[in-house]
Amino acid sequence: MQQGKTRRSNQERSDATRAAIIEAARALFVAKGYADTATPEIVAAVGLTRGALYHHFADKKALFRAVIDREAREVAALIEQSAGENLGPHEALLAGAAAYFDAMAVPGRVRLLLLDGPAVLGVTEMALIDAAHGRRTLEEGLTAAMAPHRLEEKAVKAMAFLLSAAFDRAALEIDAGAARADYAYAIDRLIDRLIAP
Amino acid sequence: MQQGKTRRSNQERSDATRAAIIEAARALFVAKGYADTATPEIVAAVGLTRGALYHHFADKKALFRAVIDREAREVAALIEQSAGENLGPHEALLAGAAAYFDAMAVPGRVRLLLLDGPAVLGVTEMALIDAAHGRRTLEEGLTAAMAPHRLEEKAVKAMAFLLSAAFDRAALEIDAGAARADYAYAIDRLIDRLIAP
DNA sequence: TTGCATACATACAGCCTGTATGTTAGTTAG
DNA sequence: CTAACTAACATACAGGCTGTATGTATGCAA
Repeated sequence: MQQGKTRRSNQERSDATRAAIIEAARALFVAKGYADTATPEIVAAVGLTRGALYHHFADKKALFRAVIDREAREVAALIEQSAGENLGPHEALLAGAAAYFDAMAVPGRVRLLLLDGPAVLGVTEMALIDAAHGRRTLEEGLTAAMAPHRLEEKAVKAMAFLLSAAFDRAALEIDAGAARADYAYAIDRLIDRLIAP
Repeated sequence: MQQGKTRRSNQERSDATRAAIIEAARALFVAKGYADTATPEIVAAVGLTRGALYHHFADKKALFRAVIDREAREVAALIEQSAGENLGPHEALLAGAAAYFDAMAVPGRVRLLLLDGPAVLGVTEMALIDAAHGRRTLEEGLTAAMAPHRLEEKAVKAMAFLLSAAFDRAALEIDAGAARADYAYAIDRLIDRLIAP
């Protein structure tokens, strides 16, 4: 087994370059947006050629999807982690909201998940992506908190959608420079009012 | 003054082709999205060449902006029109919500104003566009309806943002096939709870 | 009617995406 | 241990698109 330079298995190589491409792509997508980021730029940042990119990803959109998917997964992980302590339904919702804002404070996330994502992949696919990951948490939380209201399931579901839209808008505004405290307060008040008896 | 064919002033010609280009562009942007719509397609639909397009618009994005601007103006007009009757603050909000859903039911509007618009022009510019037109109505309505709550102005403003986000999400879901009744109910309930004493 | 500006058309340069085809290194069968 | 195969890339190429530069004809103004 010769060594010296870099003796790696194919699997390791593959994983490493895939990750490197995704990483570089994320940075550029964040800085310039999906449309204005060219594949030559991406691979140049990694020190590869476009051949490598198109070997690992079907096309530019597939690469974007990989970036989005990783991002959504991380957000979901942070939120679920916050729900770790067993709190009452109300406190759980508030904690989830705070965790969401924390997660979305990571630079670039707002643009990726709330702007370019829906436009490039479509709402349907984006809904699938974060339905699989994040939104179930909110829906379950709201269902628990609103149980006393005895609403139809689909009504609660709709309310959860609307609430998550409010979360997203708040994240967007905070990202655009608004004070987090203002929106955190508004969100908390919104939740309070929604689940109050 | 010879006639027969088409004797038009330069101004008329200009306005007509501008409108025709915007119209054709709108149809294609709706059908295929901004990125997947090529300028050759657009002008072909009108029976012109790209020279005409680039004579009237600085670039493709400027044409898109013109489309968006017209669309936003129409939505705002419909909403303000609905606020015509002098109702109480609560009823005015509900009427405004219904008018918004009506306005956004026009095919393509959701995609233009809520998906491609923010992604292509950026949130900042989109915010300017419909702050100039539509959102002031909602903000004033909510301010009036929540006056008894004696909130700070910035808190009300934040709530208005969140509420408009809920409107947008509802329009998105309805556009994607959800039942309007479900979301109309959820929105009404949301408004009720927000402004209830 | 002479001259300039406006409304377009045509032509061109550069870039980008996706695919097809090479080349090298790793993996596996005998 | 080596021959055959496959995976990981690099190189080369074909279309298509954007934006600009330039040409032409028509309206307009002096």
